[in-house]
Formats: sequence, structure tokens, C-alpha cells
Amino acid sequence: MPNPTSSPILIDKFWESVPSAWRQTRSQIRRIAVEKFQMTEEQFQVLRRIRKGSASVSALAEASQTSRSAVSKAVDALVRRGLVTRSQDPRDRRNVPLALTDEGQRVMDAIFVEAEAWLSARFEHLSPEELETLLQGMETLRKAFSNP
Amino acid sequence: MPNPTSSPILIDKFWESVPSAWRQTRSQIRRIAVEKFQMTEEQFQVLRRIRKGSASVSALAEASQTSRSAVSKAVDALVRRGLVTRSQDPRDRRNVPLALTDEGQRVMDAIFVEAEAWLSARFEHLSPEELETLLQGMETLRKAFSNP
DNA sequence: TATAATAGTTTCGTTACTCAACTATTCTCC
DNA sequence: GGAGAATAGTTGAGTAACGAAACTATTATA
Repeated sequence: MPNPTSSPILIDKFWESVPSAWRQTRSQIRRIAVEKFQMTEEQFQVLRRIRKGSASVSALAEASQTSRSAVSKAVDALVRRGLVTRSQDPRDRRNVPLALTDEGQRVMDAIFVEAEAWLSARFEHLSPEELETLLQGMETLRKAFSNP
Repeated sequence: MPNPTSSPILIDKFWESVPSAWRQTRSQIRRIAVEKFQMTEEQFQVLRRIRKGSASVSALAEASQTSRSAVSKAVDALVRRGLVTRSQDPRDRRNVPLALTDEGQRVMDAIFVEAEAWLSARFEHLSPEELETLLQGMETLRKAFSNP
């Protein structure tokens, strides 16, 4: 059952929190990834997801809610830099399974430590209760925006 | 006091929720604002904030966590389209107070109805408890990312 | 009064996309 | 088995969304 009365407040909170949080984070990832590892934020996201197990252009696009062509280009750059490999699926040759190289793994670990440190700093002055609230809120946000 | 144990999970949830939610929303705003009102998402955000009371380039940049140059360009486009006016502050002529024109107000109302409807649709299959969780989580997110 | 700080703009460049068209493969169903 | 529909991925062209640095104009400060 819809809950119309809460929507305007909720929507306002959404506008006031999500875009700003994301802009700041992306900007920081750019600083780390671009300056230290000559990599764009989009490429970082692709690496991150491959490490988590997503292993095709379509799966990455679906997970990141972006277009296949954007992912394809990011993957291409990563392959050219030797961080990701494309292989073949003998069962369906349309599929192009992706995997991190050792170098890709190493770079990813290094970036992730820095990104995690920065995000942790955002969260470290929150109380345990607030951290719990945030955790649950983000899970609900994910649910609300996961396509059925 | 920092709470290091919860961080990796929290950070993972952040990555899985915020970027995707924001990309979907921005993409939708683009569809509405660009196709129906010939306006970019950035311009929409500027209009939205002016309507809420932010009335200078610097205030807008601060509120949106973006650069003054980006805001300046968006404002310029809105002024050229007759949706926003620049005026003068006789007390400090460096300030350029901004305001919506009647047309700007009208366009903003129209866009907002559509944007709100789309966001509401995302939220409408959540339970009242989940809506509350989400509201509190977003407030905490805002707090975590508001610069001290 | 020098100079520091602030508000805003402009220029130039890069990143982050999107859309449409394309190839290559596999599925479907008659 | 063959014609089309569907799927995976790529490519090209174009635009939106930024950011850094240099600039003007104005006001504060020492």
C-alpha cells in the first residue's frame, strides 16, 4: 500500500542527501584513481565489480545501472592497460568473460584501501546507532532502486 | 569514537546503493527535464535550490557540492531562457542575488510534479517501517557528508 | 594604501555518459 | 533446417557534467 503522506519529506531528504554524497565520493575517487593510478572513476567501478564477481559487460551495466556501451569502453581501457583480461566462453561465444589480472588485483587493492579510508572518515564521527541507521537506510535505498 | 568493525559492510552497502540510485534518478530527471523542458539535470538542480531559497552562485555550489564554475554556467543558461533573474545587492556589489521568474516557477512546478511522481513510484512498494528507515538513513547520510 | 579575500565569470580541457548503428552469435518456432 | 527474433558486445558521434586555472570586480583588513 502506498504511503503518500511521507513522500514529500522523503523526496526532499533524498534530494538533499544522495546527490551531494555521490558527487563528493565520485570527486574523491577521481582524485585517488586518476592522480595515483591514471584511471577514471568509471573504470574504478568496473574493476570493483569484477572483483566482486560480475564478469561480463552486460552484468556490469546492469549492476551499475549504466549503458553497455559505457561499460564496454571502460573495460577496453582496462584491458589495454593490462588490468583486465577478456576470455572466451566455449558454450556461448557471444559471452566475453572478464577477469582481473594480477596487476589489476594489485591496483584494485591499493585503490580500495584509499577509497575505504576516505569513506570511513566520513562515517567515523557517527554514533553506533547512526551507523546502524545508515546501514539499514542504504539497504532500503538499494531495495527501492533495484528493478523488479 | 570510531566504529571500525562496521565500516567494510557499511562501505560495501554504500557502493551498492548510492551510485546506482543516483544514476537512475539522474537519468530519469534527464528524460523529463531534457525532453519536455529542454533543460539539463544540472539546471534542474539549480532551479530546485533557488526555489528552496539558495540565492547565489556560491550558495548553490556549496549546497550541491559542486564547483562555482559549473553552477555559474547553469545559471547563465537559465537566465538566457528567462527562468531566472540576476539582480544587484546594493550593500555588496559582488553579490548577484538570483530569483525565479514566473515562468521559472511554472516550469519548476511542472518538472517537480513529474520527478516527484517518479521517485514516489520507487518508494511506494516500501512498508511504512521501511520508509521510516529510509528517511532516517538519508538524514544520517546527509549528516555524514555535510562538511564540518 | 597595499594586499588579501570574496563573488562571479570565462576558457579550456577531460570525463562520463547516451543513442544509434553495427557485427557476431544463439535461440525460436514454423 | 532456415528465417527471423533476441542477445552480447563494440564502435562512432555527439552531448552533458563536471574541474582547474586564470581572469575581473568589489570589499575587507592590516
